[in-house]
Amino acid sequence: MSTSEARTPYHHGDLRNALLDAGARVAHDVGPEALSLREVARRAGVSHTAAYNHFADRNDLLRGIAIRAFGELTAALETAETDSLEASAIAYLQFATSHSAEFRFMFQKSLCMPEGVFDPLEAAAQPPRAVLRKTIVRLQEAGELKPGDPDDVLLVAWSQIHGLTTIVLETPAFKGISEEDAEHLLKAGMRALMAGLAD
Amino acid sequence: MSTSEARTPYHHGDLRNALLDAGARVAHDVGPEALSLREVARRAGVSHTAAYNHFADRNDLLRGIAIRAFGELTAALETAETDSLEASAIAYLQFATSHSAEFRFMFQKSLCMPEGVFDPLEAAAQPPRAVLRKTIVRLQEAGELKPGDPDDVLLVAWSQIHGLTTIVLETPAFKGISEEDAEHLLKAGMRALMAGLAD
DNA sequence: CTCCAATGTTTACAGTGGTTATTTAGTGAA
DNA sequence: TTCACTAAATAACCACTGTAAACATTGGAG
Repeated sequence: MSTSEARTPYHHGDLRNALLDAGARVAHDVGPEALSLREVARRAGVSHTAAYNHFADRNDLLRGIAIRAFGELTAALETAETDSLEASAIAYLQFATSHSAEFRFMFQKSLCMPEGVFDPLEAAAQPPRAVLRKTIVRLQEAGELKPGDPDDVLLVAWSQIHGLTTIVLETPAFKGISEEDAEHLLKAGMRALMAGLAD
Repeated sequence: MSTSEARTPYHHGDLRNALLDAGARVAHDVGPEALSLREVARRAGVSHTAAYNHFADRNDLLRGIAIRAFGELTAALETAETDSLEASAIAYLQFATSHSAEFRFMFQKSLCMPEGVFDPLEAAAQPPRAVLRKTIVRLQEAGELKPGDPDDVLLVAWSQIHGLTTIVLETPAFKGISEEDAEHLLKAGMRALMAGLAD
C-alpha cells in the first residue's frame, strides 16, 4: 500500500515544516501564550511526542516559528520600495498585523527564550535589519539624510516603526485605532523623524 | 501565644498586596511566562488556594501586577520634568528597565489577557497617557510644537519612546546596547522628532 | 459576648500539558 | 535479506490550574 496514495504515511516526510505551519495557526487561534505543543501536534495529525524528533522542546518550536517569520519579514521589506523609509514602515506594520501571532514570538523574548540561553533569534533578525540599513545608507548618499552612523539612524527609525506597530497591536491605551489611521500616523511620524534627522 | 509577637498570624492582613509583590519578584526571577500561581503563593508563605480569595485566577493576578505598575509608571512620569518630552522619555525607559517583568505584563496582552475579555488594563493605562498628553499640550501652547490634535502627536511621540524601550528590552537585533547609549539615542530621536513636528 | 462573614489551611481530584523512557514501524544501504 | 538508523507511537511521570469540601482563626457587627 505504499503507492502514490500516501494516506498518512508512517513517515510524514516534512513534519518539521508541518509543525511550524500548525504552530502558527494554533498561535493565531488561541494566542501565543496558550499555545501547547500537544495541540500543535494534534493539529498536524501526529502524536505529541513526534514533535520531539524535530524540536528540542516547546520553546524550540516557538523559536522555529519566529525564525521562519523573520525570513518572511525580510521578504516583505525587500518587496516594498527600497528608496523610502515610509514604504518600509508601512510594509513592517502590515506584516505585523497580518502575522500578529508570529510577530509576538519574534519580538517578545519571554515567550520563547528561557533565561541565559544562546539566542538564535539574534542571527535571524539580522537580514531584516540589513534591508532597513541599506535603505538608510542610500538615503544618506542621496542627501536626504545627513551623514552619520547609519546604525544610530537605524535604531531611531526602527524605534518609531516598531513602537507604533506594537502599540497598535498590544497597547491598552490606544484601543480604537483603525488600520487606516495607524498607517497615516506612521507615515506622518516617519516624515517628521526624517525631517528632524535631515538637519 | 497570641501576644504581640505575631509570628505569621493566621490572617495575613494584606495578602493581596503581598501576592502582587511576590508575583513581581517571581516574574523577575523566572520570567513573566514561567510564573506560576503556586510559586507566587509559596513565595508569599501561603497556601496556593489562599490566592483565590483575592484573585479570580492566575491571569487576574497578572493583571493586578500590571495595573499597579501603571500607577508606578504614572508617578515616575510625573516626577520627571513636565516641560520636556525628553525627560519623560528617559523616565519611561528607566522605569521599563528597572521593572522589566512588570513592563511586559503591562504591554504584552497575550501574557495576561485571554481573548475577548473586557480589558481592565485599558483604564489603568489612561493616567500615564494623560501625563504625556499634558506635556504635549503645554509644549504646543509654548510654541515648541505646532498646533494640532495632541492625541496624534502623543501617539507618534509614544511610539518613539515605547519603540526604543521595547527594542532595548526585547529585540534580538540590537543586543549589545548599553543603558548609556540607549538614553543617548532616545534623546536624539526625541529631539529629531520634535524638530520635525515643529514645522 | 455571640455569632457571622471573611480569610486561610489541608486535602483531594479532574484535566491539561511538558518531558522522558521504551517500544514499534518504516527506510535504506550493505 | 539483514541490519542499523530514523521517525513515530505508547505509556508513564510530574507540575500546574482550577475547583471543591471540611476545618481553623480572626475581627467585627449586632
